[in-house]
Amino acid sequence: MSSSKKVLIVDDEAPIREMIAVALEMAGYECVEADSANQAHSLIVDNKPDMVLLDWMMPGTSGVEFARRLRKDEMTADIPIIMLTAKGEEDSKIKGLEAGVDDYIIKPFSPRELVARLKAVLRRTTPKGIEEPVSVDGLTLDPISHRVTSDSTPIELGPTEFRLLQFFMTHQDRAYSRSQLLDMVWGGNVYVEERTVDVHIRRLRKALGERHDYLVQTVRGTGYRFSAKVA
Amino acid sequence: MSSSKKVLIVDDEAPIREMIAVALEMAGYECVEADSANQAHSLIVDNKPDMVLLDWMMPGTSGVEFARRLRKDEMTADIPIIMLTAKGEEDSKIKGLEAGVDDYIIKPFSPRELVARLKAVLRRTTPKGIEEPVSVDGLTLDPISHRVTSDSTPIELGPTEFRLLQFFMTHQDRAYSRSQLLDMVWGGNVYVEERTVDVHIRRLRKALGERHDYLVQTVRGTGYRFSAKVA
DNA sequence: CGTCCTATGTCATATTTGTGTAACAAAAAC
DNA sequence: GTTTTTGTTACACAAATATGACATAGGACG
Repeated sequence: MSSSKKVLIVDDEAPIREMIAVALEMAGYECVEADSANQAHSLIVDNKPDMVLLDWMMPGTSGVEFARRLRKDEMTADIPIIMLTAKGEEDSKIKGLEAGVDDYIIKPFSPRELVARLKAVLRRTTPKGIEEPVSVDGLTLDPISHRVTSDSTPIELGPTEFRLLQFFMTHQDRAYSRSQLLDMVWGGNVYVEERTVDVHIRRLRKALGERHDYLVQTVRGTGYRFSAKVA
Repeated sequence: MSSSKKVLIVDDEAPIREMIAVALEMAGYECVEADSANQAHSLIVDNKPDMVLLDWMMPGTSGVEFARRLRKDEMTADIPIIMLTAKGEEDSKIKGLEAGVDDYIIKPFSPRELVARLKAVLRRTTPKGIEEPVSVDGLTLDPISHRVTSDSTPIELGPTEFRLLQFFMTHQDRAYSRSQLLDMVWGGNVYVEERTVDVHIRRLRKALGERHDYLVQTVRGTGYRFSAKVA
């Protein structure tokens, strides 16, 4: 169900994008398309794709440049990137890898090859950060089973609270403003009152119970922070 | 939050500009208005806005054309642009994004949506300064986690004291008058008594404790100074 | 299709915490 | 010893956050 991965295709030529999109959709992926780096950036912020397919040659901001930019920003740094390069631009391989892309494919390629590589990259990048259980004090969040336990006792969390906690546990000791949290947990361009964050923080704390609610800390005038250190 | 962002509104219809201006000012933005591309251009040069809201349909130079022009000029190339388009001009979306605008909003829109999108765009275009922790003697201030520790022991600080300390630690060995401190820490346009600074200095010293309060030094007849050297 | 849920966002209201000021004490300067 | 300047404290009010209640949207399920 929700396991279908979202792929962003960035290429300035519409027909190529279409071809790729069709191939991927047949393989069970969800596709979003962009024809420029700028548009791609907005779409990444809004849609949070699991993977970016990036054309090496593009008018305006080039693929490599864009890849580098994505890597720099914490928010987009761990989205896997596969670079599409035309034959003969072999050394783009070098630059691409320098920019931190995860794989590159030389055009022309078969849909089959594309899907195979995409799977491979997802397989080796996905387990890295997102699928490992995180644990603090006696609180454990397991992304695989989608479960949270406090000293081995299961905790009931709503979807939003789960994502919030997951984000917090993977970004500890750092103060986030309400709008940053909205970006990271809710996704970009949702228009939701900032105060709504408070309410979900409240729900999360309540669910964590006395044993663990100290982990979610208020930073007056700024926002919230998740930390095992007490003040 | 120190400096409110400046937004230039470009639309040929005054009432619409007004409406937008009101909405944005309520949300804490500063507004400048222009009714044509030409006027807009001078205003951009003079006022250096942080963001341009651009109507797609305008007599004379159209919005897209203007956007393109702005992008070409190195001086104005990285000012974010949000395009306002009327409903039905859906494909202007394409052209707009090609011209390098950062987002587009379809009229009619709610003030709320406008503000939300504006925020989102500013958030993702404003480069976040890399904030390094500062440390003196055994006192450490970490802007990321928004935390202060004295020999690894957390210290409780109110928002103002935090900003004050942050300012001091990044501007050491220099005496500041009370009014300078008000400017730098409180922000330029607030009216508060100068003596208020004394009180916050007091609070800061108290929070720092015996171990570190020597760092905040009184400079008689002048103001205060933060320094590891003793007088 | 309705009905019963759950999850979510928003509001109104409490509660907590921060801030600026004034008044007085203490220290320097003169 | 008087005059400035700074330190300290208490306090009222302002601002930010916490909390509980409510409305609604969408899903599951009959």
